[in-house]
Amino acid sequence: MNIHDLARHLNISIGTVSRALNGRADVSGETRKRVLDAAKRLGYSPNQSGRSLRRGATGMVGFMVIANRARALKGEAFFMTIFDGLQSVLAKHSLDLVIYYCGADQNPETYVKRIVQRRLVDGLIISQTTRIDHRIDYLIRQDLPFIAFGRSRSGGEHSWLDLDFESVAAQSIDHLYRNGHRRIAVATTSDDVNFGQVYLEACRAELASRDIRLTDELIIRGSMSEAGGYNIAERLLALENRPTAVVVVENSMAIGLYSKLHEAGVPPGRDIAVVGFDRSLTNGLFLKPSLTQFSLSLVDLGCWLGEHLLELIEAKRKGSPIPFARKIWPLEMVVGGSTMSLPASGDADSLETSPPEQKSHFKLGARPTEASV
Amino acid sequence: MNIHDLARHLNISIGTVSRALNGRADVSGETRKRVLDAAKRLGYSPNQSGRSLRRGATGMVGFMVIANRARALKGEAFFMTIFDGLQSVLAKHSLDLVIYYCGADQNPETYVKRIVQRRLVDGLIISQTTRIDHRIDYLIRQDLPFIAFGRSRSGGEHSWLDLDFESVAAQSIDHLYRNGHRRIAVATTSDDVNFGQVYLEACRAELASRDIRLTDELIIRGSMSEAGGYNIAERLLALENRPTAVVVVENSMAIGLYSKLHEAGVPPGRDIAVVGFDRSLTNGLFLKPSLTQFSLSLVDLGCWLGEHLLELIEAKRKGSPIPFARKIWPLEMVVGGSTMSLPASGDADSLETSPPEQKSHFKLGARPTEASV
DNA sequence: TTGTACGCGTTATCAG
DNA sequence: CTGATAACGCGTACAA
Repeated sequence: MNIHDLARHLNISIGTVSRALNGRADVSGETRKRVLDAAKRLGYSPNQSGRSLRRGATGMVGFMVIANRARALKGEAFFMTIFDGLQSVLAKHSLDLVIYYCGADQNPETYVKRIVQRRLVDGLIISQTTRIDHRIDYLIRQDLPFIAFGRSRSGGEHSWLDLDFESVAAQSIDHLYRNGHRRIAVATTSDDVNFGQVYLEACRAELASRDIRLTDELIIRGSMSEAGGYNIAERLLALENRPTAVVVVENSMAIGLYSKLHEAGVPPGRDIAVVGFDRSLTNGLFLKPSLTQFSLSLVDLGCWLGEHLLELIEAKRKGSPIPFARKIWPLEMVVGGSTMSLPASGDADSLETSPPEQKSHFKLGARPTEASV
Repeated sequence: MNIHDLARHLNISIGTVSRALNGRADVSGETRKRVLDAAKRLGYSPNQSGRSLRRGATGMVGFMVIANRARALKGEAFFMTIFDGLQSVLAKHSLDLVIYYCGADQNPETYVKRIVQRRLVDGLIISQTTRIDHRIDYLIRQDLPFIAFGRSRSGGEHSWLDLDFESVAAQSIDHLYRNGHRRIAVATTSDDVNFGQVYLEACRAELASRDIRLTDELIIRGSMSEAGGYNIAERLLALENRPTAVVVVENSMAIGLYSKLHEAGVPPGRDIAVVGFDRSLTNGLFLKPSLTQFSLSLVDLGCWLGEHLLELIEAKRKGSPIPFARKIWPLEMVVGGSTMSLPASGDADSLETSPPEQKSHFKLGARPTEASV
């Protein structure tokens, strides 16, 4: 079933069929109706290859995901929620979202080159950026509209979006500092993905601004998983001068951390304060004690990606200057029981603030309900 | 940069370029080398639309994922691991994997029709099947090779793969029964996705074979999330005659369940036994107490999908009869602390087995290590 | 071994 | 308003 069959069936020319189907003005109302009816009845839709070839555009937007990199963002609850926002924006402009999955045995740079050179998409979003990401260097030299989800040191002028790790670090450290914590460990990822490093440096800076030096022994790396968190806790507990608090870059790691701390008789929230991160994969509100964590709107984030990518595509189409954008996405702290305790030792020498229970400037985790998630 | 440009650059015809690039025999070694070198140097790869149009095949395999349906399988750790296996098999045959994301505001049936009619892929895998799934009815009438990941009542002869819910139910109920549990609740999903129902019925049958009737009050439904599990626990605790054990169809629900049980002073593993499900999203090994759960090889599952889809595609190409397949995927129980306790009441009247500590026919969860995950 | 020419299915141009 | 026809980029049958 192609356009010729449909035209023959209706005893009109393929040109008219095409015009009717594509909503062009110069076709009579009656003819249009006949064509549309017949198309629906016979289950015809245009062959995408033919259409793309002729139009020079595929009507598709790609989102590239890499296997095994940053399992951090390992929830579909993460990416899928973003896809939802993204897709809803693209759909309004008749663009389809397709996800390109770069397998563990494939080279991300080679992969992205093929996507570009084969002209598979009209726009592309790449995720899980590394500090030096050759995909970005390559894409900048092409004329394909793209957005990097994640900062990178690579490339020059290009559009990117990233989570506000600096704000997360600031809110976390501030919260812990006000509660009297002075010896704070940072649990981050051993992956080469950029955000682990960004987060670590943000924490270091926040601590430094309070005259606390983040020593190497307090930087503990592990894989983005429960097992990684468990392993981190083991090394944390082995330290001679044990920290009174730890910030963790991903919530599933917090589960493993909790596990080991409970086993060791050093319960989180009592003997050691714990701050988590994004709740989209594991909602730390349901851990015991509930995990202080951050929330963000991933749907809105997806919408932003869609809207900006549309701008880029539109600008390219019209030949106008490219409206590059850089966006830092906000996250809001939700305080849980894991940071309610004060440090046990005399560390809290300069405790100048009120006890945490009275801190109303933080959003407290509400009682869990079905509707709240 | 298209094939004409490349041919002109080399002072040869496009036909020769095409043959060289596609590894045909009838081209001299020297010419082939020149073409391949130039293609690499100039960054040329064939336009996919032109190639697809000419070949009548896209070289792509689609995997359709639906938003908000069965958040059960909500881990990338779930789908992504499958993609890994699938992609590795497809790559050997020069097929690309693309994921089609059907948004929450899109109709899955309409979505799949477009994929088919526009000839976007040479083969398709659909996931998250419902009991009555019109996608299957539709696909059976088309000539596109496809596999349904998930059983369904829809359609006639077609290939599908599903997890062995019957075996999970059998292992779970058997384990609990041997430990003396007689009053067992089933926590399943309120989604319309098929497996919640399949799992429930499998549990019902297993209980029935032991002369236990699964009453309605012991069937508790909730959303596939921590909040859903929390909610289920609330209703569980409100029952007059409280069950001594509960089986849960998804692990993140177990987190919420644990949370409420701890709050209520009815700790899991002591006052109530809990059995989880697949560990790919949340590894219950790191909960306290560790969750009795099931493991399976999702990479192998993905490989099976790839291999069978290749068979289907190949059969279609050769015009040979379609080698439909039905596959039930095995899961293996890993016993954790959540089912170590015996029921407190006199319920265990007919306890005829040895205490659980001595049951060596079950695989016990090993000490958590980084390597073990 | 290589070059030429056709057609895959579609949309756009242009003449009627 | 409609029909005929060219062109998009490629692969391949056939001729050289």
